[in-house]
Amino acid sequence: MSSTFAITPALPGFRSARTACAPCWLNAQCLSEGLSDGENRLLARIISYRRLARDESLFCMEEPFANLFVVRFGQFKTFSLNLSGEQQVVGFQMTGDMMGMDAIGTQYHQSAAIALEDSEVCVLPFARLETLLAELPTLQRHFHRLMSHEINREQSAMLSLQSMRAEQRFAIFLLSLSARYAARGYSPSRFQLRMSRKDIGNYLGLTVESVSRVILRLNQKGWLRVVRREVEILDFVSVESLAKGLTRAEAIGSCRLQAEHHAALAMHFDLVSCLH
Amino acid sequence: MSSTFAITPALPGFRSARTACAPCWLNAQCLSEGLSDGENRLLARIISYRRLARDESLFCMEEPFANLFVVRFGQFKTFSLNLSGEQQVVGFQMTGDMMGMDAIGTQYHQSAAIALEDSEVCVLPFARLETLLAELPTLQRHFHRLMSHEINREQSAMLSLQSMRAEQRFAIFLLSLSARYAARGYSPSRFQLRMSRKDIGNYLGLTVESVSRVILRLNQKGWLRVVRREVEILDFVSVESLAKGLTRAEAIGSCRLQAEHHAALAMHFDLVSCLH
DNA sequence: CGAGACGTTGATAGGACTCAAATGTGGTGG
DNA sequence: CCACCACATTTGAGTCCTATCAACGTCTCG
Repeated sequence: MSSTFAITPALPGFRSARTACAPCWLNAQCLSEGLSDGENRLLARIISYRRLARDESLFCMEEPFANLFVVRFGQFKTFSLNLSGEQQVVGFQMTGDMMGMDAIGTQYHQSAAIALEDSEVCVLPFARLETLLAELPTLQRHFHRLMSHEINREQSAMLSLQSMRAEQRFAIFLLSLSARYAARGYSPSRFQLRMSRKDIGNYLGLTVESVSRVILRLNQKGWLRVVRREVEILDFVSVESLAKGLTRAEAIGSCRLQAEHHAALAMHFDLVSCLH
Repeated sequence: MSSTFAITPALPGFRSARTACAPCWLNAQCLSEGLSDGENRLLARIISYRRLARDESLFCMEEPFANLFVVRFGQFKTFSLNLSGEQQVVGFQMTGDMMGMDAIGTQYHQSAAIALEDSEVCVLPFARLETLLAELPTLQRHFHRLMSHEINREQSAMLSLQSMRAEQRFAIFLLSLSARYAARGYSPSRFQLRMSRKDIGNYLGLTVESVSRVILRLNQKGWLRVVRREVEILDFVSVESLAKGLTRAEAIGSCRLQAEHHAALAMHFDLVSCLH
């Protein structure tokens, strides 16, 4: 039932084994990154794990805040309620992504998280983590970095979507997923959408019908091959230029000057990696 | 040149004097909230201040990260670049709001900040602040709360805007400003817009023309009186129901039957908890 | 006063939503 | 195994909203 894309252990940033933490494949976002063995053991002491079946809820809105969570495997969607009381998808979390940080301020969860597939998370009791942060400067620095990234994720992705056309929004969404899969050792061009069209639409501010039609158009153009929830990106150049709001001709034109091309690519990946 | 709405010192959450920090009118977001005098002195030791004229830049994109900033008075806009390289307004900061947190992760500013009027900020050297956080648990807790709030700010406001009509977006924006002025002791119904229509449009994902037309319509309905950048909210009920996506009739109707009104309110909050 | 930025107003076209219906899909129980 | 249902997704037709383009008023500042 789950897809079977192979992990590529050769990618940098991956560790094949972990001494203290249970073995897992988290990326550089993992809190234990850069800790000594001793520090790692201290961290491991407060961590536990939890498995969730598909559609199971990890935490609910307004639930008292106790733990932060890091995805070990699987995927989640987080959502809150807008002013009208309707569900608003806030993000999709995959391996290494942290959830629950929006609850630190109020001590109550401001959003809910549901597993999109069978998943497992690290459970980090925040009170104990906070104590540990004061003792381990490396950990503290890493934690602040994580929160900062979370702030950037919202900013860069969400705000700019507003002024964009449906195709452009979807292109950005797809490339973001692609980059995140790539960063985790999966194929950037072939992957599965774990979320429904409805969730995608909700996240992007489009109706289900619009999402469906956008996919149809991009399929017809030959840039994508999307069958049900299987995605294959056939023409990265075109999809990227669409995301940037350029026509394909403009994108090709800008590629002619090598320097500009590399600058553009670097910018793209910098921005994308900020989206996690 | 700056507006002269009177501060209301009677509002709770305000302190009339500060022992260590230079006297200022920050709200509960201020980092020094709840610190003892001794702790406050430690914090004050690393703080300096900086004045900026209107249109002056506080920090630029890609500038190396060194300091966090808290607005003491005045207002700022922060903006980044979207994938197309165009300016994207990320937020408007007023007294007590912190800026620069998005740079912690990468050590380079991901956005730029410009003063919308003559302003002053607290300058917090992050390296020294981080050391202090480990020593002062109260300060640490407060800092994490601040970052968490920043994460929420993006989520709640921005994501839900996407699926909304122009009038609804503007209503939410206006009510958000109103609430923020109120929290700082200013009138919630009369205030000045410190940002241009262009910036508002950029922030809300609308064109200048649309912003102008929305304001015109709300003026004609008698809900607002907006003259240039002076705003007066005349009918809060209507504006709020617009923000919630209800017609005024629906809002009034739901108020008529007390039970129903409370049921509606309760439903809203139940949904929050019921949605798994 | 004049230049330029800012803001408003009008006409038009196109894109996305809405409503409606058909089709595909997975899960359940007989 | 199949019938059946609930749900997800697609497709179509029509309408409304907002972007676009263009022109004009207004304010600011040198």
